[in-house]
Amino acid sequence: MHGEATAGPCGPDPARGYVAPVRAHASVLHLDLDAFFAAVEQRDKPSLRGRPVVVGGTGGRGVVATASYEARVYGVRSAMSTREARSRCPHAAYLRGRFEEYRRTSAVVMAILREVSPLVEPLSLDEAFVDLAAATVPLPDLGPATVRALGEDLRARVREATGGVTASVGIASSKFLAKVASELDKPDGLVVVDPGTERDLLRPRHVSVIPGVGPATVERLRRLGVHTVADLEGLGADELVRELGQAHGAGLFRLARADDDRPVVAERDAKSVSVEDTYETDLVDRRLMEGLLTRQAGGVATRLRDHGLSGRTVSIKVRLADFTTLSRSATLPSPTDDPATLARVARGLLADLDTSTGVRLLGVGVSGLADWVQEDLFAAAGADLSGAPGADGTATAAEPPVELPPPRGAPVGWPPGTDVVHDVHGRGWVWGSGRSVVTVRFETADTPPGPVRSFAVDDPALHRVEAVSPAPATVAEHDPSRR
DNA sequence: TCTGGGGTCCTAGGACCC
DNA sequence: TCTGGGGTCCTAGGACCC
Repeated sequence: MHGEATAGPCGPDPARGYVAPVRAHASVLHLDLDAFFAAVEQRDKPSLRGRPVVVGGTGGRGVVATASYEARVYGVRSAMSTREARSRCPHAAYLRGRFEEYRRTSAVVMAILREVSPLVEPLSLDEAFVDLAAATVPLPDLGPATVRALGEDLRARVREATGGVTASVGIASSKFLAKVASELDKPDGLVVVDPGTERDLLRPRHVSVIPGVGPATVERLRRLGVHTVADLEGLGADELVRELGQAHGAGLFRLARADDDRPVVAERDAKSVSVEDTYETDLVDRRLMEGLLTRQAGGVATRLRDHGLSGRTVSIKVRLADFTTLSRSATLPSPTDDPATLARVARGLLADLDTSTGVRLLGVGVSGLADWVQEDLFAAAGADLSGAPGADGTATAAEPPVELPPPRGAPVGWPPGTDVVHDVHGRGWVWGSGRSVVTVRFETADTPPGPVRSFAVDDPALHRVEAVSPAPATVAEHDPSRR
């Protein structure tokens, strides 16, 4: 078993992954956009600039996806519950997020990176590795001064092209060190790790700098008296494997020594597609759950089809009221992208589970993906999935007439033609569109619909009101800082 | 009303095959 | 005469990442 990432079954292949020995030069660049979602919001809505902004779930069970640096001052962090964030920073703007816009801005950044090198490995919308050893225009050398200049140039181009979103960059002789380096001078910083100094950089730091070392591993290592990377170096490979398992243990042994030759790999294929939702109140009605799974299956099918994919293994995820999480899956004889088939299997899998204590989350996923779609005989036949576990016959061809709640984020229930807004504490709508006054009605999670209020456009209270529909242009119109 | 949503990778056990 | 292995596929759960 080779536990390290590989270039794929075909071995070294410049198009998919450049396999280098442990590098003598700092030729791996890691770029991380600073507080990305919040930064995009501040870019597009000048009234938010310099103010705390929190992007994430705004409902009672929401969590923070990104907090602007102004919000971090108050202790707001990613993954914190929004409830907690509100108590720490009540005056922040709480926004649900505009992922279409984040994707668009991310694509601009990734395109810039690909001008530098074809070997760009995005990790998420806001992060990527770039292999400078495979640069399109070969660098005169890969010395620290040269790569630093390239990194600074890249940061400037990203800021320019995104309308002011800043990036932090780390450059080092491996992915691991490049990523560590990009964290060192955040935000808006650049750190080059001189080859030969990697281990000195790591030794004094907490083990949690190592990717893959989360709360559970930190706790296990703590019991072994290991806190820093230097401590970790004291453990033998066999001891680590015994404590943490083969892959994780062997991987940590190497990373503790800055031994990381994982290649930068462009274009990794997706392995699964899923949709899941947490509900504001726990579900107890099985028919409602089936209806929600059916709708989620439709969402999965749409995304499969959008990408020309199909999959064989259908999974559901059920989180009970006490947060225990169950999963069930069934593998079909052939891949499908058919929403009715996915829904039928998903509902059948739910039938096996006891949900009497209430369900806070439901999800549907598909894995075992193929980039082709087989003519779906099962879907054509309508019902028979003989042999497929989890497919049960109780779901009739006619969908149960269950009334579903509106999809997450849908501006349902607002008078037609109004501009729906989100405010920090809930929802409201704006119907005045004049430049000097807007009229806002608030409906919050905690209170019934509030009174109608009119605001002068430059009223500071308006920074709480963020249009999510219909279009960003409308936002500018309501933006109090633009008159 | 503590604890999202999208993923990835790993482990362990059982079935099944040679 | 029990007591093999190796390999693959599948399932459920868990850790982790952004």
